[in-house]
Amino acid sequence: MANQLSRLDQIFSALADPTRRAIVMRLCAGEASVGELANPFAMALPSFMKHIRALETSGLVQSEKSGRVRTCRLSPDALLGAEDWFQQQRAVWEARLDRFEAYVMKLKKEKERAAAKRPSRTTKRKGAE
Amino acid sequence: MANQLSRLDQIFSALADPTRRAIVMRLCAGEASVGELANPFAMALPSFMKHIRALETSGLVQSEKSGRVRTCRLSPDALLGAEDWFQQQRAVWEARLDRFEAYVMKLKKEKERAAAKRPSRTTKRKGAE
DNA sequence: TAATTGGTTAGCCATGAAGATAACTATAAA
DNA sequence: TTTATAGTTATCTTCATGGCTAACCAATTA
Repeated sequence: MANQLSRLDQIFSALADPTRRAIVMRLCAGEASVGELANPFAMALPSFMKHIRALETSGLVQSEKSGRVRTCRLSPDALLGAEDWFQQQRAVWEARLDRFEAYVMKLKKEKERAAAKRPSRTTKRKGAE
Repeated sequence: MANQLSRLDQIFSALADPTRRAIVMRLCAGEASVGELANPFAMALPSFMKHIRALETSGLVQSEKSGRVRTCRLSPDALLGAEDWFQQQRAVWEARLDRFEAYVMKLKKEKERAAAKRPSRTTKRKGAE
């Protein structure tokens, strides 16, 4: 019955929030407790914890509690999933550009060939502007 | 008064939706009309148009209308912003790993120096493999 | 043992996002 | 000139999100 979000959905929507991006950025520099993480933000703890939870269910962040303090760290291969997606898109995109370039080249060659056969036409386009 | 979302917010939340990601993927392969784009989706047109709008205000997609058909294309440097963000995070992350490795190396050296002063201990350590 | 600290649970509210339908506009085709 | 196509606008419903407070553990510290 649950909505079964895909991993990418969760990662991207986790990163869509500036607070959560800031947390990720902070955690890139090393692990930290919830309290430390929450400190810079003018936000009630329970609200803040929701962000942590969102990051955790997206798989970007892991945490573990020892005593009464919960320590958070970035999941090692966390950002890879999203980064891969970009690279795949870029691959398709660049393949298309290559094909487009090839196409343009072909057009150009055809034009040149045509020009060789009808030099008068190519040298001067009639009064069109 | 408006909420003034950052560009990254918009890009990531645009990409957080599977429909919109599919649109982006499709557009990587070349431009298309709204109708063509909407075709594969079982969704009313007005709903679909909202997705196009979201992609457009995020800057990922551009479109222009000629006659009665609106043609959409991926903005050339669209995905770059987001990709950059990942790369910056990775840079910080990797710097930290380097520092961590340096730290481990330092510990190791200190241990070795200590071992040199108390050789009896080191020999034992060897056997402990 | 009492007080503090660090998080957690539960529940409330306002806003926004994702979908739908219905009715409309403007261009193209018959 | 009618009809069909391709979007657009307006409005409604539902559900998710992001924030809050209040009350509640469970470890530390005094």
